[in-house]
Parts: sequence; structure tokens; C-alpha cells
Amino acid sequence: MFVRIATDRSPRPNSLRDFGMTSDSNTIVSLSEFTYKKGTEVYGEKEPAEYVYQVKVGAVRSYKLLTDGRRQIGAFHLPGDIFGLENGGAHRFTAEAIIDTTVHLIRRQSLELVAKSDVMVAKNLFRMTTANLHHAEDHMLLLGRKTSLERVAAFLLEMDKRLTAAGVIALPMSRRDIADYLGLTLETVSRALSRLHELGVLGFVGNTQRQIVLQDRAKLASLDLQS
Amino acid sequence: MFVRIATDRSPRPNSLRDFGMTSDSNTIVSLSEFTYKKGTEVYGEKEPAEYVYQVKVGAVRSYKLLTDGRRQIGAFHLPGDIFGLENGGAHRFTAEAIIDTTVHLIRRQSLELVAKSDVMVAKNLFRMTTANLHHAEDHMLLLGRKTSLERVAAFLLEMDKRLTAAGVIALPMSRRDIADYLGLTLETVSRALSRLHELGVLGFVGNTQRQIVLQDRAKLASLDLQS
DNA sequence: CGGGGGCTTGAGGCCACTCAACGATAGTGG
DNA sequence: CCACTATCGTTGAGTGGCCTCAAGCCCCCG
Repeated sequence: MFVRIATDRSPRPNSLRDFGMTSDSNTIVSLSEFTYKKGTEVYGEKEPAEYVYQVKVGAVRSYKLLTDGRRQIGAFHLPGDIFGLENGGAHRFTAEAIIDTTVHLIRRQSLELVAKSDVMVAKNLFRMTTANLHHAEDHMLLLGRKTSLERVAAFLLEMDKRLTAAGVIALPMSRRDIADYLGLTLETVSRALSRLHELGVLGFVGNTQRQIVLQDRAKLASLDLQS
Repeated sequence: MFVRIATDRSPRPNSLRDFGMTSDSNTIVSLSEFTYKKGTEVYGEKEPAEYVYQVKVGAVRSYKLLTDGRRQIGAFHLPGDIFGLENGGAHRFTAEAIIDTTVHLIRRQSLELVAKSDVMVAKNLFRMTTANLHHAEDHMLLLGRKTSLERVAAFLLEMDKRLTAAGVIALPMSRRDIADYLGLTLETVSRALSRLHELGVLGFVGNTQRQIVLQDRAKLASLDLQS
């Protein structure tokens, strides 16, 4: 047990478990767990990056703000995803819990220490950074050149791959979050979803608007163009 | 000397020089030089990544295409820049010479071999990938949330930092290239530049439209919002 | 001198944004 | 249990910023 300054969003260490960053040699690094309430900040842009996080349950949004409040969400982090991995000392995004979210976390320092001696861990860090880069590259194409319908179709396909359970996409994020991820307004996202509903591409489960069933994945895929 | 299949854009080895990837231990990796004519392809998207490149003189654009021809340029590569660095086996963009361009090139295989034993080289590769990621993250904000004037202002500030000589920005790329980088049309880019000209922010050198002088960098910076 | 590419500028149109109203749901407190 | 409120989502009407289409200029180059 160690002492920690109490702040609202200071993680409290709970357990010691595999962070998914161990190598074949079974190196174990100290690991904590923490839960963030819906809407609370995990870290802010330009803050020193002290921890690296992995979503256990819940969902997190990473975004940048312009001075007048316009927001661009760069990524959603869903269960299993690792985020907050920064090479420089500071975070490039603000990260917030979209819903109540439990994360595993590890001190960046410990991770770098392990990476120095463990080639597998170093490789994994590189691989994750590369994966982030690829996602950002694809997202630039979406933001720069796709229509609203294409963007929403691409979003649904991405979410389908990442969080579908039992044929239902249970979206944790609001229309506004989706809009800020896709470079649109929430009204435009809503209209696109209604249109896809009319087209018979998707359906809603029950009375909620956040549970979606893909009824025609092929047609949806044809609406999102390939690169 | 070694045999090589002759194709239009196959690099021909010329010399052996420092690629900027040597470490303190002075490891030298085999290095070639090649010149691409204006408009020719360096490599295509999804091609296996055999080489890594560094621009010696000239300029290169990296882009993705949608099936219907819409184009998004992800980055411009200017003298000193390294590009074509891929972790997976395949290139994520198509790369073309914007003007006659001479590059240094190195086999990816050799580079990875060196990186395995040389920590400094490995670190440099990591650092470059991170730099690419940061650029992409900033560009997502631009593409998703900035107005046309803000985009063009940001573009000019970026180019000013990267290729100004003697107070003049000598742009190698066309209005169409700029537009496809900024997620706009060439007409909108042209109108934004005219507007900045009217505002006294910039001036053109001689009769050419590709040599620009920043007359009021402060005002330009105020037009591009901060994150 | 004719042709073509690059750039600018104007006119009009459209897609996404803005503004607004309304319904549904969940949480709160009397 | 029922207002009351706040949040979220949908939908409509109208606007506007950027796109589309077009004309014309300039420069380069054959």
C-alpha cells in the first residue's frame, strides 16, 4: 500500500493483474484498477502523461477542442482498448468516461522500464502506436472526403466490428458524440440514421435509440466507399 | 552491383550514405539514391513496403483514394522528411512526386535488421511513427471542425515553418493538391488565398501564384484557432 | 501562334448547419 | 404516485458555406 494525494480523478490502486503487456518471459508489471463515473475526465490535453490505461468495462472518448468550443473526437476507447499511450511527456487529447467506466492502469514509467529490457513489450507498444496511426489515417479520409451518409455507415460498421453482442450494437455514446467523431452535427447524424432505417438497413431495439440491429450489412457496406 | 528487374519506378542504387538513421555506434546501413520525375508514383497503396524513403530535394504527396476518385492527401513530404515507413508489410498510402524529386532510400529489411540490435535506431523509428501520429491527430481536428479560411491559414503556417527560405514560401504543390490536403475544393482554396491577400496577410512574389510572402503572421495565426 | 494546364472569379445550387418545436425517457423530490 | 425538470433524440423550415459549373486570364511550351 502506498500513500496518494486525493483528487477526484486520481486512480486508486486496487489489484495486480495482467495488463496485456506482459511478454513471453511472463514479466508482470504493477497494475491498478479504477472506476470513472459517467462524464468525468480521465486526463486533460497537455497534462503530463503519468499513466497508460486499458478499458475493462465502459467507454471513453478522446477529443481535442478549439478555443470556441468546437470539438473533434479522435477515437472511442472500448473494452480491451489501451489508451493514453504517449511518447512525449504530455497527453495529446482530453479523455472522458462516456459511461461509468472501469480501467486498468499502469504507470508509464514502469511500462517504459519494462520495455527497455523486454523486447516483446517494446514491440507491443510500437504495434499499438502503429494501430492508432492507421486509425487516424483512415479517419482523415472520412473527415476530408466522405458524405454524411458514408460517414455514419462507416461508423456503424466500425462499431459493429468492435462492440456487437448477440447481433445488437449497443452504442454507449450520444448522437452528439457520434457527430463530433464524424465531423458532423447531431441533427445530421440523426437524419442519416433515420434514412438508414427507412432504407431497411438497420433497426432499433425496443424504445431506446442506442441499440441498433444491422439488417443489411451488405447494403451498409456499399454505402461506405472503400479506399 | 546487383541485378534488378527494370520497371519505370524501380529505384536504382547510386550511392552509399548516411540515412539519418545511424546511431551513436556509427552503424552504417546500405543506402541508395533515386530521382522521380514530376507526377510519377513512388509506391502505391497496399503494395508491399520494400523501401523507406527520405526526401533529398523535391516534394512528395501521400494520399488515399475513394473508388469514385475523391482524394485525401494525408501528408506532404518535404526535404529531410522520411516517408514510406510502415510497420505492417504494406503501404497505407500512394506516394507521388509532386515535382522532380530525389530521395534516399533504404531497404526496409536492412533497417529492421539494424533496429533489432541498435536501440538508438529503434527509438528513432518509434519517434518518427509518433510524429506521424501527432500530425494525423492534428489534421483530424482541422478536417473535422475548421472552416475553409482556418484550414488555409493553418496550411500556410505549416508550410511557413517547413519550407520558408528568405522570407518566401515557395509552394511546390498545386491548388488542387492543397485542396485535397485540406478537404476542400481548389476553388475554395483559391478564394481563401485571395481573401487573405485582400486582408493584407500575405502577398505573392512576381507573377507566380506559388511564391507567397507572409506579411502579417500574427493576423494569420489569429485566423487559425488553437486546440 | 495555338494549345493546355494552372489559377482566379462569378453565378447558382446543394448538402449540411442552424434554429426551433416536440416527444420520450430517466431521475428527482414532494 | 405524480408533477417537474433535464437530457436525449427526432423532425421540420430556412439559411449559409462550400461545391459545381463555367468563363476567362496568364504563363509555359511546343
